[in-house]
Amino acid sequence: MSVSLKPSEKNKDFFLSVYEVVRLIPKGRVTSYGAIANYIGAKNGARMVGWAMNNSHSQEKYVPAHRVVNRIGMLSGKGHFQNPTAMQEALEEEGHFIKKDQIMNFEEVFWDPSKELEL
DNA sequence: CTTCTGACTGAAA
DNA sequence: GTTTCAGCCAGAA
Repeated sequence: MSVSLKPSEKNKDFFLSVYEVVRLIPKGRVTSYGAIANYIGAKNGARMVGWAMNNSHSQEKYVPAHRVVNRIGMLSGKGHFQNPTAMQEALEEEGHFIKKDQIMNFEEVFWDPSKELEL
C-alpha cells in the first residue's frame, strides 16, 4: 500500500461532505467534481474532490465514485477503480451509455447538488 | 523549505 | 472548432 495517508482532521469534514454528497446522487444520475466542490463551498477545490475520491477506498462505507465524472462527463477516474472497466460497467448498469470513456447525453443525466439538493 | 504532481476547471490562443 | 496555459489546494519526495 503506497497511498496510506488519510486526510487531516481539519479536512476530514471536507472529505466526509464529499462522500455524503456522492452517496446522495440518485441512481441513473451523475455529477462533476466541480459541482460537488461548489456545493460544499470549495468551488475551486475540484481537485480536492478528486483527492477525496482517491481516499474513498479507505472509507468504511461504499462511495459510488463511478457517478462522479469530470465536467464533460468523461470517465477520468476509471483508472483508479478496481478495474479500468469497472466504472463504465457500473454506469452502464445504471442505464447510462458510455462511448469512448464519455457519458452520452451527459447533460440529461447530470445532477447538480447545489440545484437538485436544497440547502 | 522548494518542487512536482494530480479522479479538475475556466479562460486564452 | 481544438489545443494550451494558468489557477487552485493538498500531499509526497
